[in-house]
Amino acid sequence: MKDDVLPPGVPLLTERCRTCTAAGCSLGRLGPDVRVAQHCYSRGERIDGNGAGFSVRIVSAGLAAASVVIRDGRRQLVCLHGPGDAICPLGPVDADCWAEALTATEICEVTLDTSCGSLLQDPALARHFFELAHARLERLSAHAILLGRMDGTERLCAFLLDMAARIGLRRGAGAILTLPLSREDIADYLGLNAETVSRIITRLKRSGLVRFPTPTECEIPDLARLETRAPIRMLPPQMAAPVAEQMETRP
Amino acid sequence: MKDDVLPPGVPLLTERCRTCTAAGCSLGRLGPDVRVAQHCYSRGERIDGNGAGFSVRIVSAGLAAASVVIRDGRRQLVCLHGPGDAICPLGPVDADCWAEALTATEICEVTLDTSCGSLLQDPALARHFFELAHARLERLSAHAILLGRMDGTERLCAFLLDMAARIGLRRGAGAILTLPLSREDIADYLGLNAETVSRIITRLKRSGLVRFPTPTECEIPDLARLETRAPIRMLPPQMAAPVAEQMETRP
DNA sequence: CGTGGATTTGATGTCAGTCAAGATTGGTGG
DNA sequence: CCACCAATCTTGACTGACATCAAATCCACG
Repeated sequence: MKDDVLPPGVPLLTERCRTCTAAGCSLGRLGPDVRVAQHCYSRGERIDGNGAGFSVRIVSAGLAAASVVIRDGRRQLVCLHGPGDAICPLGPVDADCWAEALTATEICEVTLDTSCGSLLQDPALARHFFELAHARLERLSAHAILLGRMDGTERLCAFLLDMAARIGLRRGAGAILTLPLSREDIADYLGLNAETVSRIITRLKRSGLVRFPTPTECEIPDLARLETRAPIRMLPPQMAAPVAEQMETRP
Repeated sequence: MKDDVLPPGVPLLTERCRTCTAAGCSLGRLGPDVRVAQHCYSRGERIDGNGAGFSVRIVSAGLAAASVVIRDGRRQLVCLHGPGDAICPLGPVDADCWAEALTATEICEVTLDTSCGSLLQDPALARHFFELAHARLERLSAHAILLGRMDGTERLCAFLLDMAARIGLRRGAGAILTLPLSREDIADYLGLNAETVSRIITRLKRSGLVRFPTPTECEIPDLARLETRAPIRMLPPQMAAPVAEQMETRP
């Protein structure tokens, strides 16, 4: 189940984390200088490294976000981290800046004892770190377009499609999903405010593009139709394909 | 002169490129499987790799930007690339997406013959790629805050401070710089439009925070005062220090 | 069944976008 | 050297989208 949402092409560390997790061990040993520990965080909690050595944290369950809060309290969720995603340290923008659990979240922490030492010695791991950083760069770039050039409705449509692709269950031509973010969190991710998010969702409901049995349960009757409202493609090719190809073939 | 603007902590490839450039050779050899070529692009031109192998391009002079244009023509400059910055391929957001020269720009292209092959074999290079990607992540994160949570004036102030830090010349408590971007480019970088940028600049001029002898020549009389108008810190510590510490000590 | 937080809805204001018209600027050729 | 032209930049009037403030409703939970 959880396997479905792992992004393709990022198997190394995530695979190791999941294997370790599945085996139920809380502390594994992957090789010289590399240790894996597992942590759990509840909603709103801040996800920090233990401080010793260079560490990378991978989400194994739940949803986290890179969160920035500037002086006057304005908050921006820079990047969402679902299962399989890496949480990199964000570095020194002069603002409060951390990874934050949006729901109950399980984290695998991979620690390299000597700072970056193993990165130098294990080329495969080094390449993997590069790919993790690069995957996030691509996500962030798409998000910059969203924040800089889309209007509210487009942002919401793009967001819902993205979430559907990540955690949605396919249902005919559409999908259903449970939004793991509050309206406030969605707003802070999309650069809007909570009331505006609510209003836009109401409009999308009225136009029949989505249904919300409860505020967190979202049904998208027709993914392709919703995609026409987003100016960039959010769905992976196999989800965006026409409905006919999605249906199981019958004799 | 150009040395001043090289960001700290990214010496390896950039150093190699600059050495190569300074020596006036257009094609150097850095090691097995690694070649360096030098290219020039004029304003508006698209910067592409040669397609063969895995390549990374480093700006050695001028200014480039990662540019995205979506279906209906809206354009977003995702990230600026000054001297020393790496131009990573941005990857598949479904939109036209490329690196673009904003001024005459000189590029060092580092090509690894076998796709990522050398990355696997040269740990130092691999780590350097990771650091390049990570440095850009940090920049992009700060830019997400700008696009998502700042108003127009704050964006302009943050932008001008950032440019001052990158390409400005220190002048007492302030700085002078030549903006290498048109109003349109600035707007597309900041998620605004050209008229709004112009209006905001006019307001900043009237409030005495900046002076524009010509539309591209910018004088910031007091960096610290301008920084109070930006909600996040844009200047490196040494530039942000109080004026007294900046002045040459006299006996 | 009450309580508190989240969500929705409404009224109103403001900032930035759009469209349109001038003003500068820089480059070209007479 | 100056006139002209095209591109860029500035300014103005108007509009629209989103934020803000406030109140009502919904929902989960004890």
